[in-house]
Amino acid sequence: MPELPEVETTCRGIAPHIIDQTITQLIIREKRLRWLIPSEILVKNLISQKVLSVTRRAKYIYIQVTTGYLIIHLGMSGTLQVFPANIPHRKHDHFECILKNGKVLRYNDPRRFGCILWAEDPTQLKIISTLGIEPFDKQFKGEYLYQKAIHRKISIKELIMHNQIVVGVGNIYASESLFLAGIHPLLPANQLTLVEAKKLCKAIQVILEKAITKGGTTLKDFYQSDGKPGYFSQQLKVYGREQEPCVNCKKKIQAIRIGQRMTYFCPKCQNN
DNA sequence: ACTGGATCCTGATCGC
DNA sequence: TGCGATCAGGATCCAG
Repeated sequence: MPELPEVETTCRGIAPHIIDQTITQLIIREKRLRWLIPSEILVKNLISQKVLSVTRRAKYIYIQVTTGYLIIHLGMSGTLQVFPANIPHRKHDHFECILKNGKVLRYNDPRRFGCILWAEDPTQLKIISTLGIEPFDKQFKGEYLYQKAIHRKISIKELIMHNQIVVGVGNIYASESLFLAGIHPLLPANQLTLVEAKKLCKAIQVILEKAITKGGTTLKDFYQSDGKPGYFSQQLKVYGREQEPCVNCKKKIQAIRIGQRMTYFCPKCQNN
């Protein structure tokens, strides 16, 4: 799935094609996503509206019109791309906005773990209001993470993937950030020192920023809005590299399962 | 309040 | 080549 860099890449990719464009028609082929697509509300609010902005909060994409926001989450396997409207749709193109300029914004999601919602004010939605801070927020600092970690027994890897703490850190970037910070993924959160917390915050920001500049990470099915894959996969130091030599110390990268998710780390460089 | 586990769904891959 | 089992980038909900 798209983690934060993939979502950011998607926003940047579609924005120039849809901002200031008028939505003329919606096509909803499959409304059964994580939650049912609110078809009638979308039609009522989006038709004849001009797109004002494309932004995101956590991994939720906000497409703003005058009366509110179309909110799209890509789940594990979703993509959002702009095509000329005459290009035939593909399998799993569940939702699309036809634009006056002859283009179409298409949402494709084989696993249907994503969602499409409407909100006049997204901050009123429960799924949005419970979100933690953005990793690039000024407040996301060592002190913040340290305070959040101090009473928790879960592993540090699970903690940073928790979106009530910090948003946007998914399974790939969690492993990569911990490697960069030199912290073992199984370290109990309440044993994280302030120094380590600072290092980890910085690492998360560095990794996410780098991934954004590379257009995200394509493992299988993520594509940027122009159809190209993301190139950050070439920069992955531990994720998916089980038994391969560590780029720093040559020791073999280990794979373990933490909370049902595969986790990769170097047993020497992350040995606390 | 926290924690671990189950759950939604399709498609790719692997072992037999 | 075919089949079943397993795994995948997320996040919510529930029982304990």
